[in-house]
Amino acid sequence: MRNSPSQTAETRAQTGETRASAHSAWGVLVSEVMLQQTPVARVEPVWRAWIDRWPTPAALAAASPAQVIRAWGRLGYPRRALRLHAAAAAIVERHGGVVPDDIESLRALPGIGEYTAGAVIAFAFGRPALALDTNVRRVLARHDAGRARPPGSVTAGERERALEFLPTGVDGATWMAAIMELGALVCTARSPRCEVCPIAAGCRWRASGYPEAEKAARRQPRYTGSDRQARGAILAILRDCAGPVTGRRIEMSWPDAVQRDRALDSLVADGLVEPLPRGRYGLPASASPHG
DNA sequence: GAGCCGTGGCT
DNA sequence: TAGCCAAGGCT
Repeated sequence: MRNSPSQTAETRAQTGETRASAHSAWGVLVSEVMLQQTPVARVEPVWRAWIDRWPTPAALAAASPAQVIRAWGRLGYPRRALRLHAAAAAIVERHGGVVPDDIESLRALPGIGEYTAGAVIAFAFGRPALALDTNVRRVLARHDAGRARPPGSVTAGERERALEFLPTGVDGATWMAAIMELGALVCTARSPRCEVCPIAAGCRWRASGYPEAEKAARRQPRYTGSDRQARGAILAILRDCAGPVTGRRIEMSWPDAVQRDRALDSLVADGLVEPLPRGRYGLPASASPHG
């Protein structure tokens, strides 16, 4: 589960951080990308170090992929780090180094989808925008549609209904943050705390006796023994070594040769690993054409 | 639209 | 302990 960005933003503001922190669009953008699949507790220290080191898009754009991948650490899904790096370069090239404040330009950046673009508009620029993360969608599904869970992917109907609730004025961003927080802390997936929910009285799911979801949620594939774990093991070696490593060192990182080669090839294809002369491998010293 | 993409905490 | 869970973007 993730906490709401607004909560962490307020916390950071209270600790006295200023430029390039949560209040800057860059700080919000970085935090939202990091929070896409990673709990706030793990993001926080990495985000702080990241913003200290690269306080502007231009600063990040000037870094090497190797630096970026190492700074990402163990947040997971390291392709996000490369996308953030590429987004920084695009912000420099297309927008003079200034984070754009319109949905279309944001969505055109690598790694910025519908949710993150809306979150940046709302939480960085304070304008009403839909940021339909899973928590918000769950609150609306329950309260408005009377269902236990939202559909598998965001539907036009969800957007329309959410827009009907979204305040059009300066309260829009606050409302978005409030619903997000409600979903993260109260209207949770497994154990909703309806007794403390401020909108329980109008909740259709509650009124109809908490009907179960029609379809079972898709089960998550095993991680142990997966290609993802193999990729993680290989990348961990490269992250933790100061420079290139031998092919032998890669071989020791994962026992199954077929799976190891497949994982290594995919890491190279993703631009996360660079094959070097004499059978060695390293983190990329310069951006790959793959992004 | 289904499947892929890490990691770590919780049970 | 092994399995479950979180969950946005991209292909």
